[in-house]
Amino acid sequence: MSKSSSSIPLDSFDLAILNILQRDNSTPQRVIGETVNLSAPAVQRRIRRMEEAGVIQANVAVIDPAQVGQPITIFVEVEVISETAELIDAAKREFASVPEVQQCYYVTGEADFVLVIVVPTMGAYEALTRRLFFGNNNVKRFRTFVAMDRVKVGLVVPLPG
Amino acid sequence: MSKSSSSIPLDSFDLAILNILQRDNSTPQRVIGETVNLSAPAVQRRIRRMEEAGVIQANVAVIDPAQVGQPITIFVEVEVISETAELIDAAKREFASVPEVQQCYYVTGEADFVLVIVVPTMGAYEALTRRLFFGNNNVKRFRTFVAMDRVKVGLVVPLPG
DNA sequence: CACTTACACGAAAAATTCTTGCATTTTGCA
DNA sequence: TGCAAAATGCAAGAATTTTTCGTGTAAGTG
Repeated sequence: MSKSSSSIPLDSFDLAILNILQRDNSTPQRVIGETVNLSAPAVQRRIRRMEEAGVIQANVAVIDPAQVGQPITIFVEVEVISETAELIDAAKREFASVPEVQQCYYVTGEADFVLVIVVPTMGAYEALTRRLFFGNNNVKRFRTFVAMDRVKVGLVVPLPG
Repeated sequence: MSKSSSSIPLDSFDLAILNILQRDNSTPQRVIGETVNLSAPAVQRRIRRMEEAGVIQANVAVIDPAQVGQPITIFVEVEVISETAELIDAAKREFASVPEVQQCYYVTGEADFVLVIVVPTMGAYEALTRRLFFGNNNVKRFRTFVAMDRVKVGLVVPLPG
């Protein structure tokens, strides 16, 4: 499917195409072509090239969590005790492997990890904290922020144009 | 295109379809059908129904920020001074309107907002803080976490099955 | 300057996928 | 049990995606 390979040069056509696709990738290539002034095959070739280069990492449907029984989104800042490479890597793997952990970032600052967690109930979150934080003796402490409003959600990257 | 309307009942077919689409929405309906044991038209009708109901909120391409010149991801916790409805709404609108603000959540806890910001340089972030936080006299303080590793990124919602 | 190579393009054809119409089956409920 | 509503599969039709092919342009070379 997708490749990770080397970075490729992108011109303004590519950026215009990306800007459309990152908002709606069901847009027909013909329509994209009309918008950016290229033929559909040209658009298609550029898309495939960007997919192979990993510029386009995935094509996904965005689901409303509330409508599938997962109405609670929570942010967690995690601070660890020891920051050895091994322990950090272990933590990364563990966090990444948990389905409820929708996003995980290793960060600088007053915390070491920031997690975005999606759960059906606060009870589920409490159980998760027991397993993930209290059950990990490299976790010094964690701070919880419960989302009351998902004001803006997405993965749109700001692009010139 | 998409509707927001009322929530609809989802059976295990729907969930199985969603589980495929939220990982790869370029999967042909025929393949989805073979996987979940339905005909392609049946799959198609279910998808359209879920799109109209807003269960599927969008279909998007995920772009690697680093390859389009936006290599820096930053988390910001924002604490406001006054939490009146008007000021909160104003803040929501302002944050949401900024392209560099990829995600914005209004939260409970030690902060009021959590932002995910994508920028090309630290200079750009600094300029943004000046505009968004120092330039807003309802912002009491903000805390910055710079991502060193995007361990897990996505919008995948944990689904039964 | 002539020549060649590499590369991207558009047009058209081919292949695949998506969409719709329709008869049938299943589901929910009285 | 029987009926009405809803969902299904099949097959045809429409649209999109993908490939093929010939052309044009730009870079590099003798």
